[in-house]
Amino acid sequence: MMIKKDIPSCENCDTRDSSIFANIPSNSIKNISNSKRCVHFKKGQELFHEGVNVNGVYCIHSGKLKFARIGVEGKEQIIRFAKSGSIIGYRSLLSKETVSASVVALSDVSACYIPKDVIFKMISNDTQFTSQLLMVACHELGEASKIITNLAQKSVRERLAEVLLILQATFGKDDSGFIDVNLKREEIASVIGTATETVIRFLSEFKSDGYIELSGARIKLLHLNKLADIGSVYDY
Amino acid sequence: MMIKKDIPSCENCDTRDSSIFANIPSNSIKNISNSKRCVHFKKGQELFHEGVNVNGVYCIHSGKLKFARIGVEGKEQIIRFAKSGSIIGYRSLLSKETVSASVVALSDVSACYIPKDVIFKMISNDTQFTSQLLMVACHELGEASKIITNLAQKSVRERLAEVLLILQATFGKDDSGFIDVNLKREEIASVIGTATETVIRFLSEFKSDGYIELSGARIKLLHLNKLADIGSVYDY
DNA sequence: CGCGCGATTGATTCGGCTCAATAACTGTGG
DNA sequence: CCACAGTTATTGAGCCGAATCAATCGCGCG
Repeated sequence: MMIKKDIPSCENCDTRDSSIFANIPSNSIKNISNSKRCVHFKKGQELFHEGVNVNGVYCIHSGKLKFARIGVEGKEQIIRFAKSGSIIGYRSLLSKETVSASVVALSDVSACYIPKDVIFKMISNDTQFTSQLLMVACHELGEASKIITNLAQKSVRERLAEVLLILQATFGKDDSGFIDVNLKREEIASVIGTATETVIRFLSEFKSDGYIELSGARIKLLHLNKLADIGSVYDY
Repeated sequence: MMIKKDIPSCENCDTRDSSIFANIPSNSIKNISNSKRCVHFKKGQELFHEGVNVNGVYCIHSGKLKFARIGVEGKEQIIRFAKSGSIIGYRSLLSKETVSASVVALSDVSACYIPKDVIFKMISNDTQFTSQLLMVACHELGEASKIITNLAQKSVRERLAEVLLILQATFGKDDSGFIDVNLKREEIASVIGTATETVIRFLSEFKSDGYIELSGARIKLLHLNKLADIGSVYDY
């Protein structure tokens, strides 16, 4: 991990608006800005490893991340994703539990590390901040219960269609219109809890039906409505 | 819903120690106690219905509850359970979203309703309370990610063994040693995301292997270690 | 240009779902 | 206290979605 490098101070950070620090009084922001440490991760590196204790959180400035747990038989299960503006590690910090999922960079990542004292101090002093945190946590709880329902009830084909939409909604499209994140087929499989070959089979099906386009590992969505239909997605 | 009836004021409530209100200053507690309204629900009644907005939370004094979402094809998915000491409804109140899962009484339930103003006021004023809330929310997030991994990776047989252990850990045993909660086979199936008949088949298997005992709908666990083994449960 | 990982496709197997029929249980009213 | 009706639990048969195993292909990279 290299230290400091072209990440602005929090006051001027353009990811701030989309983060938990959006509506924080400026003196609190300055306080954070002074205590933070900027770090960079290469694709594939871990920000947190499942099972360890954390001593601070990361605020992601740029880059893409996955949260992954190792399940039975050592198989990876991707729980969710994160990108710029996300706060990483607050869950285990606040529940005083060990990290429930490893966090791995899917691309090069720039982030600011904020030590736990600073976070706890803010929780004690800044009601606005704490409410925001609570709101984020509660929102993610709602998302988790959706995921649970989907995993339990939808077929692999439905889940795949849905996850394609989620990935595009989360990471957007690159210049050529492909979903802007680098995931292997195996990783997509581990999001929806299925086998790699099964993902490939349904992707091929979607492709030959004209709903998506494939180019190597990259995926372009051509027919969002149809995919939403297949995935029984009503709310996107 | 009947009003008031033999629920003590919060200061003297014996479920308080196991609740989020455990370490709250006594003036805050009095404040809550004065604003709360005691209500009773019959088995089967709903405390919240999926999709509505909430205007307060329930603190459960006695009884057992399930959180259930309606998934594709109207199939019920049970997300989690709650019992005395649990706070219900805070998630959607705090994330300002609609209720993500209906909450249904599995037995007669006594609870105290606390209007949202009171909660929000406490969040503004009582750091201790807010931290507790955050901690609960973050803990539940961790639980949710475990559930996600299990659903995605474990077989039905493993999940069933595990859920039997979870049910007993959550609700305890009755006088005869049976798990102290009334769940239909169909409901057990909807916890682990499978078909009713499949639950029955594996229960029969566990029974003939001597790991559990069945009496009507009731289940008695005879061999916890063996079940933990089957369910790949390492941490209970 | 060749190496190696990752993507793809085919064949086979199997866990678990569905449908259907029967048995056991629960509560209710006579 | 018993009989009846409506649930809920159980068991069997057959089918289907998806996993596994085994090749092969193709692209990205040194």
